Amino acid sequence: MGSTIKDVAKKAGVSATTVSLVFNNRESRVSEATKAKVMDAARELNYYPNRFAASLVTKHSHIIGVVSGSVNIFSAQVIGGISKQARLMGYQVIQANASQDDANDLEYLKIFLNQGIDGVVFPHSTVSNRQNLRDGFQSIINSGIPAIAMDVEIDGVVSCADGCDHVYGGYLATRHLIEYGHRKIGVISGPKDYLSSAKRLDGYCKALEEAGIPFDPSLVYVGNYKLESGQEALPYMLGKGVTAIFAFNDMIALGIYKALRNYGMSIPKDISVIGYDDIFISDVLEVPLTTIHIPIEDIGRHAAKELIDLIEKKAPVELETHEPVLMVRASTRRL
Amino acid sequence: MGSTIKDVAKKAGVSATTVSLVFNNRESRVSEATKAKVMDAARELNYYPNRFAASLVTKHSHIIGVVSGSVNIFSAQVIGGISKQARLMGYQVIQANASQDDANDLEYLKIFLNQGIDGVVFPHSTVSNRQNLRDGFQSIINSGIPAIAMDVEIDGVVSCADGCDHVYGGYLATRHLIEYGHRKIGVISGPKDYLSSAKRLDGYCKALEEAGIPFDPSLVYVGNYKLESGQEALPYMLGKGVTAIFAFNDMIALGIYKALRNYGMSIPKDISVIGYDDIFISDVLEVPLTTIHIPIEDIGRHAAKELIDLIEKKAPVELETHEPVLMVRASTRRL
DNA sequence: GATTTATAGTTTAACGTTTTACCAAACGAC
DNA sequence: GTCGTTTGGTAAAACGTTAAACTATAAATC
Repeated sequence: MGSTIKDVAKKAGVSATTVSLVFNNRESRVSEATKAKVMDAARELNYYPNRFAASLVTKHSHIIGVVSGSVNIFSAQVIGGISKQARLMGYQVIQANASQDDANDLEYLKIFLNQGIDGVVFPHSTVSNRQNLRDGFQSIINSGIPAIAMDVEIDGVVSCADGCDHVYGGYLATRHLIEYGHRKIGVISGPKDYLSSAKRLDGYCKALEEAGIPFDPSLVYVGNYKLESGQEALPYMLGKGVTAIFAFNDMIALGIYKALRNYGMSIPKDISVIGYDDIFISDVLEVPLTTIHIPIEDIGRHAAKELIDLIEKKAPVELETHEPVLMVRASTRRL
Repeated sequence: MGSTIKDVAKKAGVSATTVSLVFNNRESRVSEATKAKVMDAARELNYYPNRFAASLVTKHSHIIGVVSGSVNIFSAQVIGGISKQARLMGYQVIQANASQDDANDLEYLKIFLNQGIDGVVFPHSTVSNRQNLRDGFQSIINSGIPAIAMDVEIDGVVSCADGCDHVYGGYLATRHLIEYGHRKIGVISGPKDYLSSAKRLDGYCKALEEAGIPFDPSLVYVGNYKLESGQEALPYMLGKGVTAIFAFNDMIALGIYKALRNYGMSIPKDISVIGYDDIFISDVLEVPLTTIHIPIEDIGRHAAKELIDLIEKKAPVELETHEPVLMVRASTRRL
């Protein structure tokens, strides 16, 4: 049904190449006059370039892949940001939901790639969780296709998109608790190899040091950024006698909320809780969650930009990193 | 880097056509022996068919588009289901995030389509919300590309994927409240033109009738399935003196939770609330939300299947519809 | 005014598939 | 032993772009 480049060429009285030139903004090669003629003809014929034909020769699809592990509120927002930025730069996003269940992900990934994806981004949590995905990631890098992993550094090969100052975020949260008089502050972190976790922990230590409180490693419980982490860690924390808990993300904090009900304890009377991320849920709770707000969508945009720059071999412009901000709500109290 | 069909053909000692035949499962045309030879050669050369070349001639991309309006927990899950089913059937999903802000969506959609998408699904809430998206939807249908709208019926042209018996769901919720002794039951619905809303309301009426309670239209507040609906509707409901509220989705219920705090009232002591959908949040709340559980992901799968059947002109097999189930938690109480 | 150099185009050959039509051999049927 | 028919396979022409190399003017340089 669609008209072809030749139709436009004929109508405009020029060659197909010229039309192509116009549509690819190689305007230096074509005069304003002919450009106008071409555009008019194209509009009249309702012409849009056929991506398949173009891709066939350029070997660029202008499609990037996002390999998502499990979908949650946070990652959904990140992916939203990726999409937006990609679209802005003329790319589409294909999302490969790595299935939770089976082991044929690797094969799937291969096919996925051989469909002509220009690059891949592995959002938070995709890579670290599962060995076969990690393998898949390695094989992608080996195959030479541009790839970005978020929040995890792999072999130093891949730049790690982030764009948010999590050291500062961790510092903010901890300082807040200290200001409220807490000195025994538990931490429930994400996996150790997550940069976000490592950074937040740095910030935590920094705030402690500033206040002259010695760092006690036994107060750090390594979780996995999921609700269950909070539930599991709570008994341990209570055993340690902490008066406040810094959950490294809001999901963990929710887990604490949930688990705490079983102990007949309440927030913030019996224990203060601060989260991280500020997923929308935070202020819907009966006891609105004090947390660190970060621009989740921007983190996705950041990653997309970095990847596309990589694809197009542009010098990756140093992007500004965003400042986290403390949202004091009701889940923390003065001692 | 990639090897071509000709490489494989040469290695296997057959023609390119034969290789193509093998890879497209037109096995009737090729003997088992040659098929094996071809597969071996392909494996050795690590051959994958070039999708662009194929699409160029077949005019099928095996990509479907999902035009998402705003992303929320519910729609994220639906889209997850769409992706899974699509993948199962050999399709990839491209997600077009219609921007919340500007009016150039239509133009974007056009480009999006002219990239060779095989079909489009408009998930819940995409179409109804915004006029220009609705226009875009119309223009897509006019252009003859297979399209499915979820939850909204447009001109009867598009089949409306759903796969869930919402009349029954509405009935279940209402009956539960009636059994608990409530007779003055408020409803906060979604937009009027959503089938899901209409059906749930049918179920509501049915349960009322069964119990001999007259239907009072003034007890129905038309919302928009968002948190704000719940907040806005609460004063109205309180004014009406209802003892229970049936929120047509969990987000609305959350809005009630939030708003109720300002009145110093508590759930379920002062008012019973039942939701719908059972998004994961329901049991994280301090007062776990009684709600109607539905298989959200399956709804997405359902839609994808319907669309792909449409694309491939298969007779759309009548899919089983799923039964909603009542989850009694803590937000409703006996009067 | 001859020579270089921009400027604005064009011609032609890929790119890697699928599809249409055609063919040869083998096989029965009569 | 000639005539359909099935079986397994091939050659060649699309599909709609872009890229490389080339050309014909016009302008600039000396």
